Amino acid sequence: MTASSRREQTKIQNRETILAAARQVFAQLGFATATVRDIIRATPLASGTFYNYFKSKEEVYQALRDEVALKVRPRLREARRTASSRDEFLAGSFRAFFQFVADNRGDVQPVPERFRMDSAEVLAGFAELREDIAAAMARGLLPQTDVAALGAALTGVAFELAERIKAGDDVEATTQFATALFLGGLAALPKS
Amino acid sequence: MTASSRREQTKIQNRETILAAARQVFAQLGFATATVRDIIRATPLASGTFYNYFKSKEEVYQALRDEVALKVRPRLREARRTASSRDEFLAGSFRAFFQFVADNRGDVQPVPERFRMDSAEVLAGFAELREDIAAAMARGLLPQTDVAALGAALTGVAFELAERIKAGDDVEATTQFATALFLGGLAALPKS
Amino acid sequence: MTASSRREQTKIQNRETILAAARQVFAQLGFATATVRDIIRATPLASGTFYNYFKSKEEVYQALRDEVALKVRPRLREARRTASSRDEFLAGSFRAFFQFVADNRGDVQPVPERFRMDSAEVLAGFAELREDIAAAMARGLLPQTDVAALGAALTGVAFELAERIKAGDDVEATTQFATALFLGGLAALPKS
Amino acid sequence: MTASSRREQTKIQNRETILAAARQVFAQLGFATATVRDIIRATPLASGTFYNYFKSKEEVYQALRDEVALKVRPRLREARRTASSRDEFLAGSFRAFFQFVADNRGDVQPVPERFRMDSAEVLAGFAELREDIAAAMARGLLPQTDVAALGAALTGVAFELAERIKAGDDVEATTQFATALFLGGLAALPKS
DNA sequence: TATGAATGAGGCTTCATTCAT
DNA sequence: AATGAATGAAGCCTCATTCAT
Repeated sequence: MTASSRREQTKIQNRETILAAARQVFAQLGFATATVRDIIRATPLASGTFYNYFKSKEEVYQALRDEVALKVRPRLREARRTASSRDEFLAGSFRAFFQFVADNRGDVQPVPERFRMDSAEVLAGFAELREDIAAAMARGLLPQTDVAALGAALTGVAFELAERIKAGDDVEATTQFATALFLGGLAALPKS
Repeated sequence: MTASSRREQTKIQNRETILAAARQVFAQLGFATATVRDIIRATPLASGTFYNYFKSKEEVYQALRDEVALKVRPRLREARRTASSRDEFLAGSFRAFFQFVADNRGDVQPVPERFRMDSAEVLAGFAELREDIAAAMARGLLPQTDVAALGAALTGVAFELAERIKAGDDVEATTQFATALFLGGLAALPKS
Repeated sequence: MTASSRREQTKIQNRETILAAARQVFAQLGFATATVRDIIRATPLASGTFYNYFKSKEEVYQALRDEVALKVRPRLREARRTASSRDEFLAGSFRAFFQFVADNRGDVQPVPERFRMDSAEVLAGFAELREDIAAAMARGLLPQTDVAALGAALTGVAFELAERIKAGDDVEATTQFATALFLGGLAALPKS
Repeated sequence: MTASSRREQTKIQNRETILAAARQVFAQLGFATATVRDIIRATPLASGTFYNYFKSKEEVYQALRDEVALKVRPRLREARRTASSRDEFLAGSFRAFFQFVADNRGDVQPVPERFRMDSAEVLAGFAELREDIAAAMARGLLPQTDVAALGAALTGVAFELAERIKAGDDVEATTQFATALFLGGLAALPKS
């Protein structure tokens, strides 16, 4: 390993250290209450070092959201694009999402506060969902209806049920519930 | 008007002044960014006066949430309890909720941040929903299924579509969409 | 009882109420920490009412000191003036002082802070002591020496031993100790 | 001088700057009236800097008391331990104390308020006094009597006469007075 | 006289950020 | 690049006091 790559390593590691600390701090204090100081204190690093990596609390928060978005988005895309039936489309993407949430239950927020600041990556995720819905409609997998409304409905159900997953609900049962709801519901929608 | 009632009036008015200012400030800056000072500054009152009414930014926020919850909850209850069919149950409560959101479009947050801190009144609203769902199941209006999951699904769809209402969507069309989705979806749910 | 005298009564009573509250508050919080608000809160009275009786925390504190000074001073004077021997002069006044302290042990300060702001009445007490010492020297009860220094020595011993009385020491034994110390000490002082 | 020691130097200097300012402010305003702001204002430092060194007004006050205690205690110990006679024990320690007070007359409080908050170091000083008294009794330098009471009496006389030293009294004359008082007094104490 | 809400000065403290080392 | 003390703006909040009722 060269000197320069070792330095690169340290940089990557410091960034990770900060992100890990931030994850923990936001979970414990909530976004509104947490401060940059809190994050630094949860780190072996010096305060000045923080600013070599992030400009503010907001930026770390967004990096955290992006990290999540970038991890879960490909799985959701994959599930939606490879689906060959309406059932697969729905069940596949709900399952992928709920499974991801279940796998990260460790990060559970002790703060009963829900804060969401949609970063570019997250917004891109919603855009992808709408794209995939439109594509699925074109493929005949989904009925022709208001894409944005359907996207919102899927998102709302997914996020609210995700809260229940965090609280301990079963991934498979929840997937079945959500899938059945939309399978029946989509069939009943008026043609748009 | 008696002396005592004049004072009472002032107190009620001051409280309202602060709440109105807070509503505006939270909308403009978001909860995380807003400070007590910002709220006071949006008021003709002295800084100390704020603390005669609320202990903190959190407390005003909760009062605001409670105010909303107390206004909308009776309408939702009414709609759910007087429903004599599944269609009425769903359409009635979606319409009541979306209409309320539309009527208060002025308060919309220009901040692309979604912050939610559930106060007692809000949590009570969710509890009421689950109660009414269970009662409707007993009356045969809704199929026997997981009450909490159904409550979460309804909530998720309602809140996400409400965002679209805020953005200008039509109340009636959105109500029809959500209602159709759940009418079809509920019929398809496996018996639990 | 006439209306006017009834009003007088209330005034006296309110003053006492405030003083009693102040005594307790100073004991619990110390002078530096205690605030006028704290005193008012320990009272059934309204904040404005306080200012009908005292101008500030300092003024209440002085009133409290004065109250004590006015109670103990006559006893000390009496003991010193009626003494017909050196022994009586010393033992009489030490005993009077220690007994007073013991009788008021209930007011003990949980604050291990000693704050003293000598009010006019208190300073007058020290002046009286010096007067009485000078008079006793004239009567031959005390040896000719530096009046101020002797006053200071008596005061110092009295106050420090008073702390021990508050902590539970016996009045009579302490009186014997202090008296013996000064009886012997005075005899040994060089003539001034 | 290394980089690290330069920083260390600044830190030590800042601490001294704050302590000096506090000494002056307490002398001018008294402990009760002085505020942290007053101390900061008497300094070229920024407000936040104060908090890098002390948590509160109380903490600076204690540091000040400790500083004094740590300076005077060794001198008193030395005087008491090396004494080979009762006279030396008394005169030596009174002189050391009064001399110290005289040397620091500049710090005198113009406030006629006496505030005392015994820090650990100060309490340790009193404990040392009692230790040394007991040891002197064992060596036969002092008569067997109540150690705590004798300690209190010595302390009381020393502190009250110190006030007179601050006001300008002569160190040697005051030492002679106090010493004579105790030499005579101790001889007269009943054996305990 | 008593009341108690309103006032706003001002104390306390933390914070994000800089910058010399 | 890392450090961590210094900075001072600015938030938080309490306080003494006033004054309309």
